[in-house]
Amino acid sequence: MARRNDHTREEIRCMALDAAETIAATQGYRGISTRGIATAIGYTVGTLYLVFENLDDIILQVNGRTLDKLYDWVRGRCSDDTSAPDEALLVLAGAYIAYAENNALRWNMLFEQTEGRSELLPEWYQRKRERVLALVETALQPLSEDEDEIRHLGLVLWAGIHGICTLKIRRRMDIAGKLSAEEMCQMLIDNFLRGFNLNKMNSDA
Amino acid sequence: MARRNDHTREEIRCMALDAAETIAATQGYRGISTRGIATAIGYTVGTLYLVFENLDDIILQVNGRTLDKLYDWVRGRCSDDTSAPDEALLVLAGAYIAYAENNALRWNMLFEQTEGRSELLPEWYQRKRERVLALVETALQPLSEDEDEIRHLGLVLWAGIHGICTLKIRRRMDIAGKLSAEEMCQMLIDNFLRGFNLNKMNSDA
DNA sequence: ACCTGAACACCGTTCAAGT
DNA sequence: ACCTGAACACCGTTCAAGT
Repeated sequence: MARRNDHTREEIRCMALDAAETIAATQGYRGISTRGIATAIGYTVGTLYLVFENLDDIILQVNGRTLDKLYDWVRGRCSDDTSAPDEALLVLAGAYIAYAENNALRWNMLFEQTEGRSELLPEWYQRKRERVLALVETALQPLSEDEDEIRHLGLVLWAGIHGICTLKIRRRMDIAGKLSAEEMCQMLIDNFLRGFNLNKMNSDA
Repeated sequence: MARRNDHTREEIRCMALDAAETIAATQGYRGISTRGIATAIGYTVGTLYLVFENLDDIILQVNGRTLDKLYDWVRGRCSDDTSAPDEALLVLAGAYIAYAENNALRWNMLFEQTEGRSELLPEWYQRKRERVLALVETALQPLSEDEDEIRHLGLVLWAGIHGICTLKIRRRMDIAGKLSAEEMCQMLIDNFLRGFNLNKMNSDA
């Protein structure tokens, strides 16, 4: 051992992230450990600290990958820009929920990680999140010519969809809800946009 | 030591939960450990396992206390049943946000805990959560005579408020939002209820 | 009966030492 | 220069042994 030079730093990085991703997808957040990852890629823990800052860094990078996949998935499902805002939003919400349901452990990790840290998340990570939010704003575009208003609408609706998804997937509302997450999103979107349009018509008149 | 009999089982339970609560409030979820709690109350780790199932159990009980305090706090702030649904909801949302902001570490723990477990939460814990949800439903009561409809409205609005609170407090939307959590809640509630009422009027006519 | 203390099997992180 | 392996300071959980 020592000075093996079998892999470049970048290769080790990839191998480690792949291994971490696999562990995350099968055992969840709590299953991830530096020692486990090291064993999986055939290196020592020490090596991981040459490539990553620490375990939190590794998890953040895995989460970055998850955000990319989530973005691609949702985007692929709502590519036709022609539909009305409410329909577009519903498709978007459905895609988000479907991803979260089908990749529950990885999706959960997005939130288990971030909460612990008091520092702000790095820029590259925030950008990945904003890309997803931007999809919502795009869907809302026809509703207003005021960019700020679109942003605000997007934020609130996104938070709402995310809240519904959270409460459903993390089983926080088992008893209460016979409604599916999709039905809840439909209620949210329909009523919210109806209320918004009514208000707009009134103030235009 | 051994056979000290200084405290009853119930006393030990209380001391341990108090200690855990203090640690949670100052260091957050990650700061809690059986060894730390044991030291704080002057017993050995072994003793904790005579009173609690495991660390998860301890944390769940602390979270139960948090839910009680949250309920009392929100309830105390919206006791007048006379106000209109939108106003009542806004007060409620404001109280919820205020609690979460002022007790961020303890509030966060409510969600950091629950995610890990695959099993359902125990009944006593679910009841504590439902009490909070019931406050929302009470505020919505004037809107409809259909109990199921009230439940559904409550679920969606609660999920929305919770989503906004989550995204704000956990700093997931630092850049995007100049809007405060309260303003976002107001947008949500106003538009949603306006949309709901419009729809109701139309179908009544 | 009540509680301890040591043991077991794990952690994350660091860093002198080997090649 | 690259990587190791041992060390340090922690974990959660169990359970024979002490009083």
